[in-house]
Amino acid sequence: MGKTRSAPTLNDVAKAAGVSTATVSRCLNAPERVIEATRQRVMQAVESLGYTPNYAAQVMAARRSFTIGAIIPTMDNAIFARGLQEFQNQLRESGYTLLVSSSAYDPEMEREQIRTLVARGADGLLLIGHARNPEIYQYLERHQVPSMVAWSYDPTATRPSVGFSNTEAMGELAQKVISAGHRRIAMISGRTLGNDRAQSRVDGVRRAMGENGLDANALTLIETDYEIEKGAEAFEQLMTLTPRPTVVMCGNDVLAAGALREAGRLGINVPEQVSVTGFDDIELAEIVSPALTTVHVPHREMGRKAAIELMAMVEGSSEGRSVCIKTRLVNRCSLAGPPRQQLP
Amino acid sequence: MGKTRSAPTLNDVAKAAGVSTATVSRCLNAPERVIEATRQRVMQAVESLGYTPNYAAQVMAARRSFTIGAIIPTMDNAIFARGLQEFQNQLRESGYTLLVSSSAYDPEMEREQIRTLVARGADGLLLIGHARNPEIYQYLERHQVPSMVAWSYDPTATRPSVGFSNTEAMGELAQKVISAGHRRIAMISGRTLGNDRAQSRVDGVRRAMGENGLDANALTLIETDYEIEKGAEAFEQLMTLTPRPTVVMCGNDVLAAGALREAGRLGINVPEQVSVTGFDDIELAEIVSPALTTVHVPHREMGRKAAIELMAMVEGSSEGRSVCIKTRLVNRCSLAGPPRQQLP
DNA sequence: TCTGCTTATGTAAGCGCTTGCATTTGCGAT
DNA sequence: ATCGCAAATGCAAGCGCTTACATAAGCAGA
Repeated sequence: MGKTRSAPTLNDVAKAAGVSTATVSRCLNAPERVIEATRQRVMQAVESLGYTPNYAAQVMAARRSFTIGAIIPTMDNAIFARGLQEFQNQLRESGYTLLVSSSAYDPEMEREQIRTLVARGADGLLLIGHARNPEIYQYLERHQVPSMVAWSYDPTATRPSVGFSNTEAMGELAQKVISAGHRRIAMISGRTLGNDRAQSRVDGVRRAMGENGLDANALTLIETDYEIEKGAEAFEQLMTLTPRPTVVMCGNDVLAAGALREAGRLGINVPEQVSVTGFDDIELAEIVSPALTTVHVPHREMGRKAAIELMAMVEGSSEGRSVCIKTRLVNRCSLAGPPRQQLP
Repeated sequence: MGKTRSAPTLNDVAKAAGVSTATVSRCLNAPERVIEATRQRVMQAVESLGYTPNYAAQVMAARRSFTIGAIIPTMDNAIFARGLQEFQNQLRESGYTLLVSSSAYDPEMEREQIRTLVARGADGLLLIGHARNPEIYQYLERHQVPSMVAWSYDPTATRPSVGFSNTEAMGELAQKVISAGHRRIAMISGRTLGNDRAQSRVDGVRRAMGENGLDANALTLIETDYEIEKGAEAFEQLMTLTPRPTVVMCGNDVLAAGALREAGRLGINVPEQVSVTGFDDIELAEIVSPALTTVHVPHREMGRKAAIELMAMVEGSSEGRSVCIKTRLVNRCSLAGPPRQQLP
């Protein structure tokens, strides 16, 4: 009865339907290019044979996979979740699949993930932040894989990006802090090495201090990992300082949540005794108490725009334009003026 | 200067190293089959060209992907997390990659996910439970993709499985409940339609009742989704019954956690006024209060054994043997005897 | 009925890799 | 030197699909 039983191929379907493989392929990928009668015959053959196209073969022949890769620094907290979710929604609407992996904030790991994703045929890549070994960009160019940077906007970068100016956004918040009367400013930042967003946020605070006649070098700065626990530790450390800072600006909401938790444990009232600020405005910011004064980042908008632009690049209809997203301050309760020098 | 700049292929590397593509391929996949000097030359070429093998081409030519797929009913709670984690660890150790997707307990969706995974070249599949349209198994056979069932053990099934007897495990717990003196037994089960594990657990309770001279049909049963919220709702409903059940056996710990939460809200003391039991022994079971008396399932062991056996099947060194895992009762605080009829 | 289009379908050349088999090479034993 | 054998390498045939390009089929207008 013929060949050994095995997975049906395009060829089998073609034979069963009495057409060429080209026609079957067209039936599946561009049905409007095939006449009704033929299409029905083919579809029936597909059905009765239980045919499923071989993905690897498709990718190989078409030289595209309709897959987009994203490498984010962490999946542990919600920082990237919302934006990525929207990114994915947008992609799916256009028939793309998203593959996500996390680099744990490690450049070497990121490099490896990028290679894997490219090897797996990703049509385009979403990367977080600009800071990256140029060799990587060469590699991507070589493989003709367009990439888009998000969570950071830098018009001077050669790479397109969708994001916001971390420096300006944090600078604005710092301006507000200073205007409220704070002079002894401390900051808990994420690690700035290889993280341009963290670095820019620190720069933003320093710049605002400078612009207000304060000594930017007087900023007390602790760098640590973006974890609640670490935020708590750093805050505790800051509270031992004399004189004690009157405000602790945090590199993001997660760090701020840790600081707040520790303040509670230490019996330090926020914002009466010390103010705390965050960055990102993730869900957490509203849940903690006191609710965080922070910088709102329109994550969904960013995800959506990144997806649209990246798809355009993949499809060759754009060279890659950068787009700048507006952040805005959100005033909640964790920021007030500095405490009076002495209590009555 | 020759060809257009583009991603280097095996061929490019071969030319650069002055060898054939076969040799380069061997260098990469079976280095011991190539002499030292050649290997060095090739590796250098690989390095300097920044070569990354094309995954789709590899899969296609080798007719295998070193990828294993797993379709689990849900990722929302921790039920499958631990087992799957260990499954993945074991796979990775042997060079396999795991692709996971979730079917939301929907058979149709599961079917689709299976096809996708197979199309993507999965060498083998991990499935949860036996209940499944036979057409799916035919499809897998046709595509020569071995599959392994986990979270359920059924020696009579034609498919290999790694798991435990849900009926026996739950039966044992029910026996204990009955021995403690309970007669009015209620159960909150997951939906049994298309879920053999849920069904078996119900069967287990019924069987134990029968064996103890109780009327198995007298079991008060509510079927609902495996969500904390649903467990709470069901529990509330059960508490309105007269006479009220003296024990509520839950299909899993998640449901039980919901029941416990609702008991707290209703001011019903567990286990003084009503007993509650769980199933699975996930982290949650220890955290809730009172801590759950439940059935401990050695998830990690199951994940590990499933991985080992499935890999053996993929590599053709096994026909697929079933393995039975032993569960055990864990006594914590949520189960006691029925309350005295009247209080003093 | 014939021409000249447009549209549907077929032909066949790859895509980048792996691998069975053929060939060459290296080397110890004769 | 010569032979024989094992080890190293090369050759080339696909893997299952997509897609230019070629060809056949319709069909409207003359």
